[in-house]
Amino acid sequence: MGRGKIEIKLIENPTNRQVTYSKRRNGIFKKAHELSVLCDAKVSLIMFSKNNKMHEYITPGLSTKKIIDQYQKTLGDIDLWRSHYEKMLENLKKLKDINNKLRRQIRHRIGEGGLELDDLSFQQLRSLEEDMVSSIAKIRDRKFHVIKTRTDTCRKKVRSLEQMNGNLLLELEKCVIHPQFLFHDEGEEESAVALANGASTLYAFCQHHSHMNIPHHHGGEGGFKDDLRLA
Amino acid sequence: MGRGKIEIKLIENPTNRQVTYSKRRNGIFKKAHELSVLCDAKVSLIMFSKNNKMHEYITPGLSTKKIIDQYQKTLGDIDLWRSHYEKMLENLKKLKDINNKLRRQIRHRIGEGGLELDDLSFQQLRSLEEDMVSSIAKIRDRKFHVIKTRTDTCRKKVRSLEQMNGNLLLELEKCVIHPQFLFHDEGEEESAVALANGASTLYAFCQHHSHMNIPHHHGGEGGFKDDLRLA
DNA sequence: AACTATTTATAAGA
DNA sequence: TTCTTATAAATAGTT
Repeated sequence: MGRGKIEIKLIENPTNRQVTYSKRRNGIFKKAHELSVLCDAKVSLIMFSKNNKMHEYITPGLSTKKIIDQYQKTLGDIDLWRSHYEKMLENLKKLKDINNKLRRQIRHRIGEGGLELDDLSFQQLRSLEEDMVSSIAKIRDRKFHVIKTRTDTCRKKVRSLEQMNGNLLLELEKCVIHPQFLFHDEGEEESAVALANGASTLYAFCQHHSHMNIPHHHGGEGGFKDDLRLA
Repeated sequence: MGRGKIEIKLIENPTNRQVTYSKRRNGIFKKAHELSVLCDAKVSLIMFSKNNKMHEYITPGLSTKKIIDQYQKTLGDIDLWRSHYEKMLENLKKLKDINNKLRRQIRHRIGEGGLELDDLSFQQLRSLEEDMVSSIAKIRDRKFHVIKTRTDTCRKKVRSLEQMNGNLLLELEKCVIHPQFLFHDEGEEESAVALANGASTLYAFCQHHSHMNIPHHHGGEGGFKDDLRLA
């Protein structure tokens, strides 16, 4: 902005340079001040000319020392935050590594694709096989234990139901052979109601267990497998 | 500089203020950079917006720390220079005070104007008078000493001149009565030249002393008095 | 330091 | 935030 356009590069002529320095210095100081006022900003502007003459602008009501203090505090805070951030990045990397190792192990055990097993030596494969065999043994043990427990529980239920059934049949026979005893007195009436309630309670019990205690295998395990592959 | 002219005062609308802050901040940074390049200046520009967001510009190749160090060194130097300057000012003040006291003393002793003596009590005036009387006595002693010395010197000179005169007269008589002795030999010739030289030397000696040893009282002392009053 | 033809910055609007 | 554009402001070259 002037009579001619100038390139932004060192002005070789020292006189010209000094004149331009003075003019532009004033320009910048003016703009710094305007910014201070217009936007209520804190501005510190320090400059040294080529011959080390110092000039400074500072927002009125402040001292350069205050600005410098705030500057250093801000930098300190940034450093603290950065070091915290960097620690988190490190942790993240470690966790990812562990994750990858775990995923590979799982793929090996699944025996998924030839590609996954190609990394392993014969020895590794043998030891993997052994591991898996002993794992399978453990799993079978557990399976038999679960089945046994469930079977026992079931047997107990059957036995108790058979007994209840027997009782009900006995009561029923009494009613058919001696109908005159029906609604004999208040005591008998209450007894009948009690039996009816017992039956419905038993039914509800069975419904409840069929819903909650029999595992559903297709949904949950499939989802888990997918998660591992995508993580 | 824009679609309209704006007053340089706080922009109340926060959005507007923020926009202006951004735009002008960039403007100043650009100008700071241009100054760095055009004039090979070292520039540090730190600013905090109203909500304490920090932004800084620093001449490429420098660090803000370096600029701050140079700034503080420069300030330190200024402080050193200032303390030196302030010591000089103090000295100057002391000397002026002493000067004033001396000038007053001198005025009292001169007895200049009724105004100057009005500050003094009767006792002070009596003691001043005594001082001056004893000073006058000393001055008189000195004066008599000087006069005596000068008189003695003068007498010696007169005696020596009278003797010389006598000698010259004797020589002259010899010439007039026995002209045949004139230029008798080389020895006599040299002697005459020696006598002539002696006379001119004496003349020069008297001239010299009349210029240097007789004080001129109107110029020098008057000048001194004036200086004291004006200082 | 003052002047002024130009360039540059930017306020307002989108 | 970014772009546009009319206008204000800065300044390069000159006196």
